[in-house]
Amino acid sequence: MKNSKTDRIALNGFILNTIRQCPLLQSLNSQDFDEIVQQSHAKQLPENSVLFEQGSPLTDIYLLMSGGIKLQRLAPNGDEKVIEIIRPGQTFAEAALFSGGSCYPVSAISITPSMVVAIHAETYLKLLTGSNDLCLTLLAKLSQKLHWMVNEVDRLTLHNATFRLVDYLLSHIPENSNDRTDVSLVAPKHVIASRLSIKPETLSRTLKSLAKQNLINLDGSKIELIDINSLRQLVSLET
Amino acid sequence: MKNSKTDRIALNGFILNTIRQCPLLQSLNSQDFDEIVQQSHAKQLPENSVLFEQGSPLTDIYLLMSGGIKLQRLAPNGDEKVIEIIRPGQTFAEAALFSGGSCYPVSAISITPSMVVAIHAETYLKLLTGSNDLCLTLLAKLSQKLHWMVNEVDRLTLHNATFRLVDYLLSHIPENSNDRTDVSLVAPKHVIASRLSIKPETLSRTLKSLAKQNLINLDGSKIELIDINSLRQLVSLET
DNA sequence: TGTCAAAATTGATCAAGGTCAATTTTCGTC
DNA sequence: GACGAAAATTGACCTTGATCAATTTTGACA
Repeated sequence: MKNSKTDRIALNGFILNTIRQCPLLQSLNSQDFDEIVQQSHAKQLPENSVLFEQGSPLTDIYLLMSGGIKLQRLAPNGDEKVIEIIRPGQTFAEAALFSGGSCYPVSAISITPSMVVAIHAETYLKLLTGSNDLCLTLLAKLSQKLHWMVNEVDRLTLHNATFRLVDYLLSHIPENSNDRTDVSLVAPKHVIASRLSIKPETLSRTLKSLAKQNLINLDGSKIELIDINSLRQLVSLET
Repeated sequence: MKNSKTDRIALNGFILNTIRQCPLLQSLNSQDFDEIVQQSHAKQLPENSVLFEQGSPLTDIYLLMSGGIKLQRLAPNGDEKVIEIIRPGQTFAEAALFSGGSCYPVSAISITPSMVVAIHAETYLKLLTGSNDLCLTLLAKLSQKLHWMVNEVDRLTLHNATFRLVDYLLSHIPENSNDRTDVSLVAPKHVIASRLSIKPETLSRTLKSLAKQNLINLDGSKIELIDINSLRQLVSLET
């Protein structure tokens, strides 16, 4: 694990531009935005490095600029479960700003070389207490996330492994697209498996079975969705 | 299903007192509180009546005064899954205030005769946009709820049925209590089963097995936790 | 108190997906 | 391009909890 201090880098113009657009910050006036920027920095992460650990004190909230991050939880017995795979443009850890004595409820680990922007939590909190707009934005964000989690519980309890996999694959293509498309997996298959709460072996078998039905084509970490309509049907009339 | 309009009742002093203490409202100044009260009403629900349905437009958020409410989701195929069982004093639906085009993401159905206070959502939203304190309170609430959901996903994916049941039972007694205690189930067993994402048959068998190990005693909807330390151990070194 | 429907229990069986072990494939590094 | 470690695949087998069907129990209400 590399020492994170060595990776702290200043914010350049491109980064500034990007975070200015970030939903969590765009309602800030320029003075407040400047204050946030003062207290923020970018961070380069090599593959497989720990950004923060479950249970450690929350100091920053993050915006992923490039790469990929998995958020995972540790069971008492050592098992790990990937809760979410963060893609560029997403913010994370903002939901933990309040509760839980301000500790991160998950661990964040890069799955590819990544760059994140760390936003100083305390500063952000201070601005929150002063800006109603900012509060409302964050409220909407959390509300949306909560809704997503309710759906996730649905998927876990009401649907089987095949459903979850197909649903996951379909979430990578536009709602209305009907043509065969390549989906390239953003993480190693065993991470995807954990995200979907199935074992790598089962993921492998399930993919193979879909391929045998001519619904998809397998080519390493690239998966071609052949018969999107049938896939959609599969998840819509799911057992 | 009874016509809900006939059950709309005015807020009396006792109710006013209670909702004044409610976390979601206590940071309001008295003028704003009065405005909310103007737009709120209590509602009596017989057992097994629908308060609101998944997908219907969100008009009110609720505080349960007495009784019990289950929040459940409907799968496309008709299966139902109880997400949460609401107890008196809890508010619900507030997390849906923002996202999802303002539709309820779950259905709410009484499991015993219940009384709820309906708080007019639009009014509350309006006050939210005017009060930073109120926003921060709600933020904390949502953040806490989100944290709870993450734990729920943990339980569903990292732990088996016995764990979830024991964990549920233990959540009904004080953290530090060690003496045998009666836990009385707040809902019919099949509702508890759905809440725990197991089948009624499995719940029955699992309870019996715990009883056979002399960890609990069964007596209808009353369950006596005999050996609390062993139960705690069971969930702490869980598979 | 008797009746009836819903809830709970019990037994028998089954299937999805997990586990374990053995290969094979992939990929980063020299 | 060769090497080695990690990832992925495959096969054999097993466990958990679901399903189906048959009773038994409970509880509301006449």
